[in-house]
Amino acid sequence: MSCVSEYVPQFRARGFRMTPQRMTILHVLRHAGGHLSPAQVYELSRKDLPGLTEATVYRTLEFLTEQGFVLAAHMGGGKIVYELANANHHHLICRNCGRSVAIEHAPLGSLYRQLEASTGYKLDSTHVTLFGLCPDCQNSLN
Amino acid sequence: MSCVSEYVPQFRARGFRMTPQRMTILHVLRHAGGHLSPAQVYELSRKDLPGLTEATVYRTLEFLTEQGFVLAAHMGGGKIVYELANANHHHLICRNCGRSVAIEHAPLGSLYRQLEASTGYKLDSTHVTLFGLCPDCQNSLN
DNA sequence: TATACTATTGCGAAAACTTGCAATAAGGAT
DNA sequence: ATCCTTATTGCAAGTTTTCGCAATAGTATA
Repeated sequence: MSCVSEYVPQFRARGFRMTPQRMTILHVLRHAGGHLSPAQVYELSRKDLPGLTEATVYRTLEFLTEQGFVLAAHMGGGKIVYELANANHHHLICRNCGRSVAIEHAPLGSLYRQLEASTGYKLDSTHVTLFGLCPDCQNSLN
Repeated sequence: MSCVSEYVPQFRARGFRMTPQRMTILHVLRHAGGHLSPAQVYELSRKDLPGLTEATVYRTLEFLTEQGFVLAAHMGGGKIVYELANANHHHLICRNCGRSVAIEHAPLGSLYRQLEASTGYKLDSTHVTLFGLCPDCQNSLN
């Protein structure tokens, strides 16, 4: 669990607190090594922290997402999954089988700069999810 | 309402049916000229079709999205809004005030080609939502 | 170390969304 | 025009997600 103590100063610096609930959820996300649904986060976190509430899981995931520590990826059908924001990377998800590959941020860089220039918006380098068909599914769907 | 009859042959060609519910919802989306939440779609559609059910609204929006007639844009916090997929365009949404600007697909073209080449995925040219801060909010947030 | 401030949690209720199933009705075939 | 097939709907129950509020517990300060 101490492996998530790196977040403590980051929280404090922004006026937020580190709590057992947040530690546990961060810990679960770190060791899952991939996307987790809110229900999965709840299940896994409960093992470490039995008193944990679903409401807190939802609130914590939203909090961590807002603060940029966690990425929310929107799968089809309104389903949302979460994962640790270790790096500046994005995802390409197969809309048929759900398999995903990571995309580096670099290729998006020039697009971002171009859009910032033309719109005046300052873009977050947050997570972007693109959808498509993976090579296997392109074949199997003839 | 006849302004959505263009969809009839497209539905039939894929083995789906045109129903009053789908017509009404498409009609509402067309004349809204922007994002609508499921609740808003329900409210507005109900005026034309009093018997309409919320369940049907959700199912229809998901159906239309899957079929590519409607775009689902994911706002912050798991909120999803829908709009007619008139064109191949994307959105840049201000994470502070929610204001959005449209982005042409063109600037994404080279990125798409590059990713298709490197990943083997065939990308959908579906809707992408990027987040950032609009010029006004950049100032107001000092 | 004790105190005060307030961010965060748990609880319970509400709202939003989904699902199974029987009844309905779109649209191709006769 | 009528019949048949089955996609689609409404209903009602189930599940998931949100919200208000009082109680709890981090953490800065003395």
